[in-house]
Amino acid sequence: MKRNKGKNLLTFPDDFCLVDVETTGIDPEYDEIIEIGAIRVRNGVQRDRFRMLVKPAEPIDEFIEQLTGITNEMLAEALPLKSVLPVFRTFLGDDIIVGHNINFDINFLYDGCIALNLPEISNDFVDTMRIARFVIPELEHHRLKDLCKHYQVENQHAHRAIYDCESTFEVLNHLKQDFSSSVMDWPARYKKKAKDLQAQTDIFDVTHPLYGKQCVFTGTLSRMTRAEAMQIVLNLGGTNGDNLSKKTDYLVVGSTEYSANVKGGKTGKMKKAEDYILKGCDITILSESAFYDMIAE
DNA sequence: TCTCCTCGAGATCT
DNA sequence: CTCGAGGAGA
Repeated sequence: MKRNKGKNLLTFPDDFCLVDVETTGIDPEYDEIIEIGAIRVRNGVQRDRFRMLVKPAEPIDEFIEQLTGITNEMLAEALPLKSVLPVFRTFLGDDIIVGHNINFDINFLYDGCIALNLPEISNDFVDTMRIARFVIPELEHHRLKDLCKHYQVENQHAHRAIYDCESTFEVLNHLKQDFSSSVMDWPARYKKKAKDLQAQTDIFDVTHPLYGKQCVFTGTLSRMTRAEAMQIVLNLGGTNGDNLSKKTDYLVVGSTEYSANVKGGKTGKMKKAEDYILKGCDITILSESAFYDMIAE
């Protein structure tokens, strides 16, 4: 049976819920949840937490006891999943879910919700492992413990759900910092297209040089992502195009150093712009810094 | 240039 | 699961 899960996002959300589950093994088909931990975050700040042990149908084996520090003795007093999961499902709501290799956890929770007739978990989610592979590709491994070591995040109680949530939160903040302070950007296929964005205001300065003008970007910007730049243009009353056309007013040229196909040369959009200009179209090619000057005020 | 495929390789979760 | 490579077809 196919799971109808939410989208796997490549973003750093401000509001989300960190989630981690401990289980009796790695197969959702045969293994059971023994602990759920979650931390609700609002505007980047921890607000609420959920942590409950779950009594499984079968006793857990010694390996899992060793790994997690959760013992059969502790679980003897715990409530079964049918009592715990409804509470967790309410706690989670429709938050974006954040976790490390979070598909693992979602699969267990998703199946549990279906079995117990709870609202399906179709929440969008953010996987810190996937993000880490982009942000720090030089690391040989991207397990949670490797990331904790890399960022010097303490995880004394690794493999207890709530503490793994804590570590993941710290790691996420470091990844966000590294990502935004570098010149890298998500792979092209995840970049926002012009049509995916809209202005966040309806008050515009009609005298602004970008007002009513169409901008197209080429290359990698150093100070912001392309989506952020497009957003600024929209908020100034301008429009964006994914590709160059006769209606384009400005072509903003970022660095081509990191794009494998052109490597310092002219991009297709640049050649096309020069072509149009020769044919008499009124297109202005802007350097990255000229663009920043333009949006500065 | 762009999008949509298929394929195999490799990694992580308990 | 996700990624990159490589091909097909605009």
